[in-house]
Amino acid sequence: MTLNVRAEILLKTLIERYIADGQPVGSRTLARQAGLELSSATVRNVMADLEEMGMVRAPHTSAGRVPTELGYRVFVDTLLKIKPLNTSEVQKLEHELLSNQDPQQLIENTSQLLSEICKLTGIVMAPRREEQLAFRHIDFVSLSDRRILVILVTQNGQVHNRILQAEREYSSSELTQAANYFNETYSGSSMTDVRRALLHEIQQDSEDMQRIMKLAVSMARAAIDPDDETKAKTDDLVVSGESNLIDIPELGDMRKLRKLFDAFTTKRDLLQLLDQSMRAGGVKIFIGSESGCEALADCSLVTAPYTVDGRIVGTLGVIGPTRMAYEQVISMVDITARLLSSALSAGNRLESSGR
Amino acid sequence: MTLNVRAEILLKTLIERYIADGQPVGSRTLARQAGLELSSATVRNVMADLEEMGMVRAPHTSAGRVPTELGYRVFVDTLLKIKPLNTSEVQKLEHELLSNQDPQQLIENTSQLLSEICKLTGIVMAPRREEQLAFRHIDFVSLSDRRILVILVTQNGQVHNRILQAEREYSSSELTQAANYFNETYSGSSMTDVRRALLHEIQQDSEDMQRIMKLAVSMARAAIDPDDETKAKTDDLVVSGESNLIDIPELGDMRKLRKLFDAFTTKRDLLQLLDQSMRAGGVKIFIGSESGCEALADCSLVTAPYTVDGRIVGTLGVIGPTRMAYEQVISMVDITARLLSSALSAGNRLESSGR
DNA sequence: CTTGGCACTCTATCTCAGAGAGTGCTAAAG
DNA sequence: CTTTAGCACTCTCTGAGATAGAGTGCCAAG
Repeated sequence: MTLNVRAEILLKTLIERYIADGQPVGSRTLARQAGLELSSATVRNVMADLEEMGMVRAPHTSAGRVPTELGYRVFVDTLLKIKPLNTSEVQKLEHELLSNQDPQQLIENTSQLLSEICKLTGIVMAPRREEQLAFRHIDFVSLSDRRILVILVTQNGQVHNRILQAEREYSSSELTQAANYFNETYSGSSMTDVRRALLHEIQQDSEDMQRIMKLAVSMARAAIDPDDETKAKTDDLVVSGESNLIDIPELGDMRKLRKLFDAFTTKRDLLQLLDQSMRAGGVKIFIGSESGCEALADCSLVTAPYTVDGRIVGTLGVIGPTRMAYEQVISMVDITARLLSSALSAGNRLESSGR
Repeated sequence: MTLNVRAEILLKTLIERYIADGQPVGSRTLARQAGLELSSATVRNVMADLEEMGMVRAPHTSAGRVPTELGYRVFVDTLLKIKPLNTSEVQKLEHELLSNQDPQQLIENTSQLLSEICKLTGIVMAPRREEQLAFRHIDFVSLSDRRILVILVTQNGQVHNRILQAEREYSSSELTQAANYFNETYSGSSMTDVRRALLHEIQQDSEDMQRIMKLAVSMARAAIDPDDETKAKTDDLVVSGESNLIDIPELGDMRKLRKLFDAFTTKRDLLQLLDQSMRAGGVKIFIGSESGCEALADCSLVTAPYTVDGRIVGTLGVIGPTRMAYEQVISMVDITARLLSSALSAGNRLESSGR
């Protein structure tokens, strides 16, 4: 299944042409376009070979050829040359992402920028593995009755809040005192350490304090543990620019479109995919059924992990039709992941890393 | 333009039939369906009258009649009898909405429930006019450099947070001290009072404190003033179940669908509409072009304001095709608004109010 | 191995005719 | 004056050819 040079050039030309205008490409067009001095008949012979190898197929006898998933695969793996992004767009990106903003806002902006520039759907998975993130600040606010609002801030400035039902009412001074104690004692420690220390303290402290400790522990778990709360699960993924997919002719089928949008709402499958692509460093591409997700049948997903202080903490990417402009999208995703990494890391230094 | 009883019955029957199956209704069908002992010829005469009055129209010469916007208007204003909701659905609603949750979460759940039960798109505008809401708690957390995270909790438990750039670095004890002072002094006062008091204090306090005060003031404005921040504007509206609109045949046109989804993303027009319907108490219905919003051309919007402790603070509603099951949707929106009101009000008592 | 030529296939589009649905009008009946 | 039956008319929808166009596969010659 190795291709000779000519077949490669023709496949590449065919895919580029098909990506550009969405029409099956005939031998005549291809012969002219490819820049090789070949007749259409010769091209037809090559196409027959490519078809046998499963790289292209003909929608019907008298149509031209379109790439198959395998064809795209070969294209992105070996034929495609990354197109550097338009400089002004890079600058826009830098400007938008490297300005001061809180992490949640930053994640949302990133997703939106991805979608706007690619004219597709952008997705960003919020940082995971915050277990290892340091605790910075906690606060308890008494609401009505026994409801206590717990606000927890992690090292990167992300704010989590949740309401807990207490067993008795607490005065605000009690709560303030507890919060101050926490902040003085544990600020800067890692979440896991805080949790461990709390569990230890519970066993020897006064009864009143115990209760608050317990609250804090359960709060810490709720805010941090991704498996503990559905809220955390779905809030972890930001999807933007869904409507960009409506125009796309391949998805013109309402059923497909519906499935896709439902997947955006559910988020479960997407999160799983992104989680999966988090392990591999660098840009990763799922073409059509490769994603294993039915809703993404005619779509491709281009992802890249991003880091905080060198450690991979999340993934971002772009979803579009299988027939998408991979060259631009890949570099877009790549650069965005890097910019987001430096925006999230202390000091805003731009990291360099291979794709 | 007054209708006699027979015309009313026929119009009502026609619209109900059309809502049910989306096909133009012919005189034969209508004569049988209406329960009046009339021939199709008589019905045809009435239809000609209704057409002249602009209540119905025929897509073409030999099709039946479909309602016009005016027809729908008359229908919802005078002909429709509200259908009480399925009891089990009401219970589900009550159960979901009256359980303890923080306001933001509650708003999102409400929107989702609206969309799920109506199988349309649910929208909820987050509480406005929080100027009048009492201040409950503030907190300052120092992030890197001079960035200070300000967390502000309003009386209803809503958490706002924002990052501010300070002129110098503050130690955490300074910040804690400032926060404690704030919370002790102002907790329970109205936002406007807090702001006023702060402005006053600034003029006599020490210089260090001044700076923090200023921060707090600007924070308070940023978190509260709806015109001050774009974030506040767009975060104010929660839209759910957009994908329910994909299946709807009237919106099968990709252009229309695209416009609609873009409107959901932009939110501006929707917010304006909801704001407008906030003034009128009770359920309000915008049919087709009545909304004045191009994207909603073939849609209707059913809204109802909700209250906190008796004061109207926001609006919620449902967006669907003009041909929607108004009876169910109206009562759904009505009951949801009431349930949300009591869920947001202290003590969770169910209020009664006319529609 | 490449190329020109040719028969063949499949789609897309147009037209045409017939069936079906529903109307408007008229004239007669209540 | 209202209602009804009857009838001609209009419009859409569907399926059947017919035709043009695009592109292929294969063969035989270069």
